[in-house]
This record gives sequence, structure tokens and C-alpha cells, in this order.
Amino acid sequence: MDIPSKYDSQKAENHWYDYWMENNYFSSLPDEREPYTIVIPPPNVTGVLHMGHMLNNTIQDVLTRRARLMGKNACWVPGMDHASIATEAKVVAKLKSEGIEKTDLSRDEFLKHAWDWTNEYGGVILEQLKKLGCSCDWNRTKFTMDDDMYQSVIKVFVDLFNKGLIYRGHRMVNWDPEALTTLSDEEVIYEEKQGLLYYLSYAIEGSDEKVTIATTRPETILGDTAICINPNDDRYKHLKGKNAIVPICNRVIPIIEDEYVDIEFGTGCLKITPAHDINDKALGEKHKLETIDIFNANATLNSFGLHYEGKDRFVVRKEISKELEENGFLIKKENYVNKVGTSERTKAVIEPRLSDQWFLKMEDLVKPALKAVLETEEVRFFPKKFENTYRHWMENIRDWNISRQLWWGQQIPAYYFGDGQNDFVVAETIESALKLAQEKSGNTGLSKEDLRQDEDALDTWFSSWLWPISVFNGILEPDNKEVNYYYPTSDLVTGPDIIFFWVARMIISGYEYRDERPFKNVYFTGLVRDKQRRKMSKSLGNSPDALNLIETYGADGVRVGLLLSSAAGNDLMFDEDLCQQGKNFANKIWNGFRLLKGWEVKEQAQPEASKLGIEWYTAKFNQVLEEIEDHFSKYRISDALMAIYKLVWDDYSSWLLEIIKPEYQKPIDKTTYDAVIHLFEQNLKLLHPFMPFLTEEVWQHITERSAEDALVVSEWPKVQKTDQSLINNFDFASEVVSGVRNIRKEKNIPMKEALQLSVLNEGGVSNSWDEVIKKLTNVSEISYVEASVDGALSFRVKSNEYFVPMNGAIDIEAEIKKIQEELKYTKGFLNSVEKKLANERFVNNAPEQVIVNERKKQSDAISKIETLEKSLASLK
RNA sequence: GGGCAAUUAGCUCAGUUGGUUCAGAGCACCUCGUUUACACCGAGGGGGUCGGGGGUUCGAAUCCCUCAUUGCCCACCA
Repeated sequence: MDIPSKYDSQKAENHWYDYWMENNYFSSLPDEREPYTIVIPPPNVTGVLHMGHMLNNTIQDVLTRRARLMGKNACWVPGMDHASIATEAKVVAKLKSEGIEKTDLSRDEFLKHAWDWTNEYGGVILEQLKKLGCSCDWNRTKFTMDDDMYQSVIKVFVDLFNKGLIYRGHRMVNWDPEALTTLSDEEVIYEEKQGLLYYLSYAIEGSDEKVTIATTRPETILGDTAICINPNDDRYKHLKGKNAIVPICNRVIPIIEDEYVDIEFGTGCLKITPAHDINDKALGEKHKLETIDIFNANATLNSFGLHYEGKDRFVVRKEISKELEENGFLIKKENYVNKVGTSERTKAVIEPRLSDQWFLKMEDLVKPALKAVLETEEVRFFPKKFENTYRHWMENIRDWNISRQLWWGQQIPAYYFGDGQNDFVVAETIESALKLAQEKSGNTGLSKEDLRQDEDALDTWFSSWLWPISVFNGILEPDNKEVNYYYPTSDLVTGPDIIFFWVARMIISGYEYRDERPFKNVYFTGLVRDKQRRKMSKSLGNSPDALNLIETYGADGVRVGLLLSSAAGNDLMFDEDLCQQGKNFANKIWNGFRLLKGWEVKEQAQPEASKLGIEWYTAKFNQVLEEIEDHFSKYRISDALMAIYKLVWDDYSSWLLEIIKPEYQKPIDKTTYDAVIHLFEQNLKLLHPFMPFLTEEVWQHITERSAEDALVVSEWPKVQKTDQSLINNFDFASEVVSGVRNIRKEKNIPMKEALQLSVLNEGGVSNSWDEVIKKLTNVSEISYVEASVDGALSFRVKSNEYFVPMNGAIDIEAEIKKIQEELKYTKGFLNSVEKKLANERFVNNAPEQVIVNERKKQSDAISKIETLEKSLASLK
């Protein structure tokens, strides 16, 4: 047999992935089986595979493959998200590099470029997922901008509008001056930045008095429309009812009073700029102040900026502070750390800005979604701690700003027919819009040409919140066979960073549009960090190249590496060594396969040791399988993997294979061989979800298989009743084996040299595992004796004492010392047990079983002490 | 500022309702071994006052209080 001693991952991976695809093993159609459905968190169409994806999709694949083996109709729906801001930004940048400005293009022209871009770069990440082994149903690949997906979004918008849940509002929103669009609150990231607090002096109208205010944004004084003081602040009582004069522009503004002002902060005196601060806007409305917007969309100043018109806000900040200083308005500057909102996508500093936007009322929509997670547990979170986060957000939810000033996305189906605030209609098609507009305006002469569709697109999440429904066309055809079969989906695997963006909103839309949860369980993965606990990111350059990793360690090795230490919700400290560990494991299994393949099989009697070994491992396998099932039921994926790892490496390879291994170049009996092949195959089934390629490779070569017998579609083992006594007996025997090995080690006796072993056993019962012990320790004979053996080294297991006769002189002193130490420890242990038992309060209060256990410990210790003392006496 | 979580071996983490030798696992480390599946290996071994302090209890890694440190989330004061 000529099998290389190292597993060649690359060869196997290409071959078996093609094989699975050719046999359609990943594709799913509704049938009579129980469905198991996962919808992929659609990666951005702009994205390339990073470690976060690797982890996330490995977990999904493990769950999917396991479900498939368990006989369920497994359906993992892949797809991509059009990611409006990110993609539009990339396309704009690309066009710019070609000398084309977005503003020079029509909407349709721009969209054509965007589609070209999507078609060229879009599928990359999905191809990479195949390399990882992901068993998605690729026939079902969806894109959030596909026609049917697009139509679903439009239909939902119209529906929500007709229900009165979508409204148009003039609101202060988070404006990204770089992307020239609005962001939702969730897309704004606050960062601490070192800035300055400027103390500015404003003159009081009609007097020589001055008042000092503190601001971090001196450039906004040109938009000031009031000064505000706290009515309880005695320092400023005399200013009530007076006016102040804004420096530079010399506008006269009122001094108003409001308890909102913090007397302690700054000077206790606040300038109000309703156009550029959310709190100022609230005060402005309350006190009916004028609103002066001093910025253009790109955050340069407009004509209200006077001589600063056209300059960027940060440039102006520097220049205006200089001008203020020169003219004596600047009293002082202080260092000040404040939190500045930045765009998640472009990193630009957010500008609060007033504009017309579309909003979705959340208050009522949220109710069933809140209940499903926190009361009925129809949707369960793993780990549970994220329920708190969810609750907090949902209970304090604000209306969702769903419009974006972008072209790449679903265009808002609102059509304007006049200039009035209410001169618009919302409809799925322009035809029905026209009809509605004619009715609303009373003008039957309106034509399509008179309608202008809203320029804005919808927030990307407004399409992905429908994902679990729309991938099965459940919005356009709510009663179709597919959605009825696959929905609700089973598990969702995603990161906690999008719990609000996506998870919560899918639950909301699920109840609104299916009156049912979108998924039963949500598994939150952690973030992948590097060894120094830094988040892996492109900008830091600390993220290893995914495909390189797969090439180096094999997809299976990488999968194992990622999963070995990633409890749900805990960040994963990624270290390539983990992949090495995975690769080593793959090689270990590979060599187990080589060993089996190398044996000559013959009809002959089965050795007793082999028979016992097979029986024991069968029991052990079942015991561990039970553990594994328990881990899976709690989504403890890495614990499940570790249980299998130890089962295969320790119990199967180190113990079972050594027990049944025939002598060198001797054949193995068929009974044992068949049994061990079966057990090996059982192992492969447990391993398959984690290491799909290696296991399929080995599976197909250990036994001749036809295509329908591929491992990927075989059957997950079922838990059988376990004979615990087999496991207990083995554990005992393995302790004896360790005892002998220790003596070999201590005395440097090579394995080749056979030993004798004597047992002093009070009961005098022979151990049925002697054959196993003999084989694993190279003991030629085990004899049962009535008294201690002279000239021998000894060790004890439970109350049995074992002797290994030595040819040379025994160091009696050392033996005595060893026994004395053991005696000392055991006596100390007995002492503590007896102290406990002598404590009346313990005996009275502890449960019965605990006391029984303590008494057992006591009697065991006593008999062990007896044994030890006898040995000691005989040595002396 | 408010909330949540965490702190156990060098590293990454288990430890379910307090109670069997409960102080564990994997990796790393050390010693020995190139024996005929695998040195990507085998056999053996060392290593922790369970973040500090206090309390409840017959009994605490586990429950309570407190302090410290770290992480995350929410809000945001010019």
C-alpha cells in the first residue's frame, strides 16, 4: 500500500467540492423531510473574505452539514448585499480615477456603472466561501438588488406607507458630508477626539456689557440665533430679556432662558445654533427661534458664512478663531476632549443637518419582536446576554430614517406631482402612482411626465431586514410552497455588531409580514482579534489572507483552528498556531486511515484484548456522542469539536488502535477489522461537519463507495445505551498501564524488554482486562500473589497493589520513601474526610448522598492505608 | 454619565442547581524515546491562594457586599 504519510489537502479539496456539486448534494427542494434552513448574512458585494467571514461561515457550515447528516432537508441560502453606501462610494471613486464625476452622469448612467462593477467584482467572496467548503445551495444565490428582491422592498414600502407607518419628515439627521448622504444613528460611531473649548465674548445690545459663552465649534456662530442661560443662574439675572450681538456678522439675537443649560459647564451660558445641533434645534423649536443653516451639503460654508463662503468647516474653524482673537472676541482656549460622531463607512465627521427624510414609525412594530425574544422565547439568543442589549434598544427605539441620498439601492417609490408639502403619492408602479395622483390632485389631466419620482434610495437594511422572507419570495407571493416550507428558518449565525441593524429588524419584519419569527435561534459569534487583542482589520494589516491560510493549513485545518477557541459571543484571539493544530489533527486522522489500510485481513480467532477494546470504544463513543449532542444543543460548537478531538486522538488512536494492532507484519482477524472500520467510519461522521474534505477523502477510500453513499449524505450516529461498567473497567486498566509505564520510565527500561507483573489483590479475583494490560505494557505474564513481592518495584491502583520484579538491586530506601509519601498524603486526606464527618452540623445538614460519598472516601482511604502499611512493613 | 459582561495554569478557555480527588481541558513548556500509522508522533511530567478584601454557610471558583482592572453597549453637556 503506497499512501503518502502526509495528507494532501489541496488535491482532496478541489476534487471533493466538485464531486459534491456534481451530485447536487447541497441543493434543496421542499419535500416531506423536516427542513433545516439557514440564510447567510449576505456579505457586502464589495467585500472580500476576511477572518470574520471565515469564522461565521464555518459555523454555519458545521450546523448545515450536521443537519444534513441528521436526515433533515438542509438548505443554506447564500447571497450578497448591495451595500448602498459602501458600493456607491467605491464606484464613485473608481469613476473619479477615470476622470468621471458622479454629478456629470445621469442616474441611469451611474447605475449602469454600478452594475458593471457588481458583475465584475461581486461574486468573489462567494467563490472564496467554496474554498472554505461551505455547503450552500448555490442554485439559490440571491442578491438584494435582484428584480424580485427589489420588488419585495418596494411592495413593503408601499404597504407600510399605506398603513400610516412611513412618513416624510423635516428632521435633523446625521449627515455624511463626504458620501453626501444621511446615516442612521446606528451608522454613526462616536470617537473621542482632542479638541478645544473656545470662550467667546458677545456684546450685549445697548450697553458696554459682555457675556462669555463656551463652544467647541466657533465656526457655527454665524448660525447663532440665541444665547441661552439657566433661569436659576444668579450670575446672569441682569441679562434677562436683553439681546446679544454675534461677533463678526453682528446679528442681534435674543437671550433666552432654559433649564436645559448646565450652570456648572463652561460659563453657564450657551449659544444656540438650531440648524447645527440636535439639542439646539429642540430649544429653537421650544422658543420659536430662527434657524440659519450655514453649510452646504459638502460641509463648506454657504453665503451665511460671509467671507468664509466656500471654505471647509475645519478650515473655517481655524481661520475664524484667528479672526475672533484678533478682534478681541476670543477670551481663551482650553483643551477639551469631546466625542465626535463619525461615519462608519467614510470616517467623515458627521454634521447634524436639517433635511427632508423618510421615516418608519417603530413604536408598534417593535412590540411582537420584543415579546418573542424576552417573553415567549420563540427566538432564542446564544449567548443569552445579548437579550439585554436587544431589550434596551428595542424599548428605547426611535423612528428609523430609511432614506439615503444615494442612487445605488431601491429608489423610493414616492412620486411628486406638485410643489406642496403633500403633493405626492406612493405606489409600486408609475401607472398606479399616476392614478393616485390624479385622484389626489383632482387633476385628471396629469400624465406620467408630470410625476417626479423621489431621488433618494432606501437604506440598505431596509432590504436586508426582509432577507429570510424575500429569498423565498415570501413578500411577492406570501403563500408560495417554498416560503411555507422553509420559513421560519432554523438558525441565524451573525455578529453582535449588527444586532440592531439587522437581527432586530428581521424579527420585526418577520412578525409584520409572516406573523411569525424569522428564525428560531440566533448564534452570535465574537469578533476575530489578533494575538494582541486588536480587532482584525484591513487598515491595521493584521488580518491574514484567508486563501493563503487555506493553502497552507488546508480548509479543514483552518476550520478547526477557527473553531477550537471560539465560544459563542466570546471574541476569538486568532493565532495561526491554531490552524497548525487543525492541520496536525487532519494528519493524525489521515495516518489512522493509513494504518487500517495497511493491514492484511485474515479469518482467524479474535484476541481477547481486541474484543474488549472494541466493546470499550463502542461504549466510549456513545458516551462522548451524548456529550457532543448536549454541546450542540447549547451551541457550544468549540466544546463539541474538542470532545470529538479528544475522542479521536486519545481514545481511538492512542488506546483502541494500540489495543487491536496486530504484531508486526502479522494479519489482523476479520472480526476486529470489520468492527474497527465501522468505528472509524462512525468517527468520520462526527468529524465531517468540522473537516468535510479530509473525512470525505478517507471515507471514500476506506471502503468502496457509490455516489449515493458519500459521507456528506450519510447518517449521523444515534446515541445508544452505554455500558458504564466497560468504561469503568477500562479506566482501571489504563491506570495499571500507566503504573507500568512509569516504572519503565523511572528505570529506563525499554519497551522491547518484557516485564513480569504481580498483583496483590485482596479479593483474589482475576482482572478480565489482563490481556489488554499485557499488550500495552509488554508484560509477558500477570500473576496473582498472596503477599508482597520482594525485590520488586510497586505501585497501587485503588486497593490493588502491583509489583514489577527487578533483576538488579532495588533501592529499598527509595521505595520506602515513595510509599511513605503516598501514605502521608492518604492519611491527610482521610483526616480531612473524618473531620468533616465528625462535624455534627455537616452530618445534620448535608444531603444524604454527600454523606454517603464521604463515607465511601473514608473507607477507601482506610483500606489504601492498610495496603501501604503492609508494604512498608515487608520492605523494612 | 447609565447599563451589561468578564477576571480560573505561560496562552485560549470549561467549570450547569454551592457538595464525589473540583481546581480541569487544549495549546505551549520540560524529560525520555527516531519501536514496524503518524516527530504534523509516542510515553511521562511540572505549573493556579480561582482579581483583592469582607460576608452568608457545616461547606464557596460557584451566593451576597465592596474595591480594582478590562471589554462591550447606550446616551451625550455646549
